[in-house]
Amino acid sequence: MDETQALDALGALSQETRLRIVRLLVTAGPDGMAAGAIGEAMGATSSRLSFHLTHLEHAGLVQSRRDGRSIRYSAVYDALSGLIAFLMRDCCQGHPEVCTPAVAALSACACPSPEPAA
Amino acid sequence: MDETQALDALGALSQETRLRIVRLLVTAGPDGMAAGAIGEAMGATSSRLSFHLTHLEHAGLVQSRRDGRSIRYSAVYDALSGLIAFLMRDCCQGHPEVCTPAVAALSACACPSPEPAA
DNA sequence: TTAATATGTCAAGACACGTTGAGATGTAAG
DNA sequence: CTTACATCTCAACGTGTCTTGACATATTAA
Repeated sequence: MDETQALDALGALSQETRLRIVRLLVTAGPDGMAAGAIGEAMGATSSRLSFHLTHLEHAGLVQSRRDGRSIRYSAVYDALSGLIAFLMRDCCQGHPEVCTPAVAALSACACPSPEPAA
Repeated sequence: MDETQALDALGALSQETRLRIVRLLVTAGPDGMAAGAIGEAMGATSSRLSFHLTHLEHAGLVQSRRDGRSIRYSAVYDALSGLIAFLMRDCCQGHPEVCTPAVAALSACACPSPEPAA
C-alpha cells in the first residue's frame, strides 16, 4: 500500500457511518451482507448508504457482488491489513515504542500471533 | 482509544500534508522539530502549517512546547499505537486473517517483536 | 526601546463532503 | 406483461475543509 492508497483508506474510515459499515462487514465475514441489511443496521436511507458504500468501494476497503435482487458487500481484508501495515511501517522507523504496544494489543484479540507467548 | 478518538485521528491522518507531518515527526524522535523546520520540509506557509499542526494537536497525534522563540512539535506515540490497536481490535473480531499479515509486516521493520523469531 | 525572528490568528474564498428526496434501473415473482 | 422489490443515480442544499494573505502576538538581540 502506497501513500495515495493509504490516504484514500484513511479518508474513507474517518467518517462515522463508513467506519461502522466496515466494522460490521468485518464481523460479517467473507459472505458479507446485502445492502439492505447494512442500511437497516445503520439506520440509513438507500441513497445515503449507497453513497458511503460507493466511497468505501472506491477506497478498496469493501467489494460488492450481485446476489439475486440484492447486492452483497464484504470487507477486503487485504486492504485493511495493508493499511495497518502502512501505519506500522511508517511509525516503526527507528521508533519501536510506537508499534510494540500495538502488537501487545493483539494479545487481547482472538488472533494467533506468529510466536504466541501463552 | 474509543470510536470518537479514532475518528478524529483517522480524519487528521487522511490529509496529505498532515500525514507527512506525522511521518516526519515520528522519524524526528521525542525531541520533535521546530515549526519552522517542519514548514520548510513541507513547503508550507506559516498559516497553512499552523492550521494543520493545530488540527493534529487537537486530534492528539502531536504535542507542542515552546523552546526559545521556536515552538517544537513532536509525535505522540501513544496516540499512534492506540489508533493501530483500535484498527486491529476491530478487524480482529473473529477474523485473524486481517491483522496477522499486519503483524508479519512488523518483521520488515527495525522493531523488536515481543517474541522475536530471528 | 527598537528591530528582527518565529509563530499564531483572522476573514474570505474556492472546493469537497454528506444528506435528502425524487426518480431511474435492474431483478424476480405472479 | 405487470407488479413489487432492491438498489443506484442525480440534482440540490447546507456544511465543513483547505488555502491564501494580511495582521497580531511572543521572544530574543542590539
